Amino acid sequence: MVTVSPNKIIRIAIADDIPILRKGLILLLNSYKPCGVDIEANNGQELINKIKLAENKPDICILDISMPVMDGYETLSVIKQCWPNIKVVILSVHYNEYTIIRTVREGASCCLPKEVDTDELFTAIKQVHNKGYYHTELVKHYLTNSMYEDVRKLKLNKNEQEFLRLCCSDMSYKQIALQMELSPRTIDGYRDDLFLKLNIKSRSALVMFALQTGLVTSPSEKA
Amino acid sequence: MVTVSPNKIIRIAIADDIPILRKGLILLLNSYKPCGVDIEANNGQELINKIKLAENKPDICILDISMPVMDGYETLSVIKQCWPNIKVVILSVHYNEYTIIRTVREGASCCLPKEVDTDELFTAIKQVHNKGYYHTELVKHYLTNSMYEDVRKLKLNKNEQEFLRLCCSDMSYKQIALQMELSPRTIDGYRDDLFLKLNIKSRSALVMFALQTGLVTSPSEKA
DNA sequence: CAACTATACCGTTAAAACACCCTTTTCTTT
DNA sequence: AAAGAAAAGGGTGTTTTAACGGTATAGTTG
Repeated sequence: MVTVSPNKIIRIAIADDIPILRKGLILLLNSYKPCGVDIEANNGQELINKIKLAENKPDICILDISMPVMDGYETLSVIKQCWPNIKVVILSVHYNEYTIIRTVREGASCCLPKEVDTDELFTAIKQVHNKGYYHTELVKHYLTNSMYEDVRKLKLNKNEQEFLRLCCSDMSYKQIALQMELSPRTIDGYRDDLFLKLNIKSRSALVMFALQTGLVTSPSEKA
Repeated sequence: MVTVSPNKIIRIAIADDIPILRKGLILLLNSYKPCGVDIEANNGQELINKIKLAENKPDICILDISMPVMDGYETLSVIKQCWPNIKVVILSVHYNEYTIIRTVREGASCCLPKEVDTDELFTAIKQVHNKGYYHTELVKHYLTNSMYEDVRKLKLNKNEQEFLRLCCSDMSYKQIALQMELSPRTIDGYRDDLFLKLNIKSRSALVMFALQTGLVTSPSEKA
């Protein structure tokens, strides 16, 4: 257990699949006195492995959302389960109601867009370390005023994820059903459920959602 | 006119709307001996203004694609018109056939994904400065083997851009027609044209295209 | 065991999307 | 002035999507 003192160094771990951003971020944070970056990883899985091996666990993890192997949503979930004391800061291009609500409700201490300026990032890290959280105006807004009532339903199961991925293509629902070896009616049900949960009315909006939340990244390969 | 010598410093200008990436990139490049970053900008318009005022023009501009005010596509076009000797390197998360073909045909010396590692970035910059270009395998592949025959048609006009933007929403084509104050038939034509040009068959794929190329970024505000 | 829940599945109807072939107007180019 | 390209509008028919209101089954849990 670590005693928090104003002059103590804040140990930081970073997971991001963009090396130039990661390297840049490390240089930036190390140049900021109270911070020291101990761990860097290219994706969530790698980060978790490195934390497991680390003698001194980091105080704060900075996570990107869309990463290969294990994305930020899942990584956050694992970290909060294994090491509830480690604070998590989400730093991602994905900055929308879904991402904010899902990550903050899952235990993220802070959710920032990559467009954040360096001063605000420093402020955020300091406040997360001292007070346990840093919420921007948009985060505060969604926390008090979100269309997502049932937060548990924000996590998609395997089939829903696969369906969403295949929606991001030229395939008709019939073709998606064929691909997933399910009845077209079942696919219909997945769609209706998602429309209801996400409060949208068209497949186009579903594609928007999938890409903007980072739940789908690559174009679905036509098998 | 500058004489190229192996030991000369390569003057660099950067336009990217993500400050932490920009700052990081500057630290990285400045730490690499032959490079010096003179100009940084938050978007294309700002970059162009700064180049206009600069006594010594940069050798290389590093451009992001999706930026506010003026995006990378347009910025590239202006730079090559005003200062044909300035080399342009596109460095963006958008790394697909459209982006590659459009930027390289427009005169970009290099097109890299943001996932590039730092060594390859250094190599690319050195080679762009010395040989005038640096093409990755994917860029080479698309240069010899692209589905886009008529490259002039890759630029979308104002109406097509607006149509594409409005496609990224819950609106039906009828509603889009209303919003744009055009006949539904005209909108139908826009769609058919784009389908033909881009070799796709559905609005979902259109939305994918719009977001993955950076031609549309923000969700279209429902007016 | 009964109640609940999640998952897969079904049918009908109306609206939207897509394909295909076509005309008119305007503006540019030769 | 004629030819040609570009932009807007059109008609018609098929396929796909979306909205609505359901059932059946397996697994979980009190």
